[in-house]
Amino acid sequence: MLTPGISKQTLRRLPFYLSYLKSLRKDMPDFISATAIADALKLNQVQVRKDLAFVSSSGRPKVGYRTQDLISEIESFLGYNETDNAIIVGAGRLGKALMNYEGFKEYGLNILAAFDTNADLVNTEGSDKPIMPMNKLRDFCVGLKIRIGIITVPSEYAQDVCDALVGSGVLAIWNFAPVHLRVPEYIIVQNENMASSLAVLSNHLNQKLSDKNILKVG
Amino acid sequence: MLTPGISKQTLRRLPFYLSYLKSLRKDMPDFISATAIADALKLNQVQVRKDLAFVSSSGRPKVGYRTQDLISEIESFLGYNETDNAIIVGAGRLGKALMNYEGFKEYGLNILAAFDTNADLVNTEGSDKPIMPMNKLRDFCVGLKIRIGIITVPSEYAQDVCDALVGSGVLAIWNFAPVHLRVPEYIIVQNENMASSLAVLSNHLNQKLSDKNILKVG
DNA sequence: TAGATTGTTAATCGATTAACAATC
DNA sequence: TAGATTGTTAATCGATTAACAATC
Repeated sequence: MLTPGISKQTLRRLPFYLSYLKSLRKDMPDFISATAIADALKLNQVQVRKDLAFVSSSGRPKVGYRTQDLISEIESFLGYNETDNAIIVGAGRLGKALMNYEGFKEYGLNILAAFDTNADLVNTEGSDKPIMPMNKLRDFCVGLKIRIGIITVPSEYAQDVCDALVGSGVLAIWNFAPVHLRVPEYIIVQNENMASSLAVLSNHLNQKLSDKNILKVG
Repeated sequence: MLTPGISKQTLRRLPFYLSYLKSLRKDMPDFISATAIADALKLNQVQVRKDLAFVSSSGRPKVGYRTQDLISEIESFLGYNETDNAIIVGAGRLGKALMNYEGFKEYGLNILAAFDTNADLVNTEGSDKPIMPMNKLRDFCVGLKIRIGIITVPSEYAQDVCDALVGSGVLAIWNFAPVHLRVPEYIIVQNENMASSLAVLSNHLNQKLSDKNILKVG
């Protein structure tokens, strides 16, 4: 399913490297080593080197990578140059926030419109992207060959929306509802699970706080 | 750092089980087995059984878990009963969306206020949570013993905001900016990295599409 | 040349899965 | 009892890290 040999983990780290490199801006050195990136991002050197080997073969011993080239190579590997059109289903707060988020353009994602059962919703966020009723979803997706659908509806509607997207020719679904979606095997689902992140965060925090209390008591 | 033996992966799956169990609503059976959960969520049986063993010891052979008990046990393990207060820095669209998202209450997260350099921002989203200027951050956090800070500012300001939060006594940071934050070792950082998710999604998609083209050409 | 850095091969670690015994 | 399900012990798998040879 993936480029042979490229792990999901590597794929998740690449945007991090890119973001770091870009953040250097005017301090950007002509050349940068995997070692330097690893130090800055507190990662293992070998890991960074292996990750970079997937996107570039221009690394030179003693020298490293030409910074600008590496940026271009990561961007092109991640497909940030070719734009993918997408639509959002669910024009609530999260949906609107994502729809109007300018940053996605940088990642090659272009959100064309939102859909909602409540057709009266208007995009008030100072953007001209339309919010359309659900019954226009299919024609819109088919007509514009939309491949990516983003789900930001409440959990209880997520499966129905998912089915509708699949029926409209969407191949990849970015799911913000905290539920497991049942899809045909050829459909790609990426879950953006805030509840999970929050679970990790607060467990770590409570662990830390209770450790402290044990120390105080003991 | 974690409860001895509990993996980050397990922690991330627990909210999924919970969400599935709750989604059963009136169809909810009195008893449910790890097997049934695994089937529904397309996970491995042993994995689910091991995960559940962390939060419950009320599973009975041939019978499974009393569904309501299991729900309570997961909720209490994840700390959904005790509320953690939090603040958001960055009252842009994403910040406002998160601030006004009602769903976090269920997860034991209570966002009290947002902070922004632009003190003129008003919370227009039909909620009475205040948006306050950055110079009030420290007193607010110290006074209310805030432990969790959420960062939704543009990348270039994220490190400064992070430093300010750490200086205000915050112990855990939920970071929505796609950058690596440098923090003292005692601070917990959870990155919510949409760029990474998107990278995985579009790589899978492009892989799939190019596989198809190769088939067509060949 | 010497040394920093690359890329690769081997070892380690952790998480998942398989096999199985215990039990209601 | 028989069989479904639990929980545990062992095997497998994949990702990370360590060791090292190649090179500019």
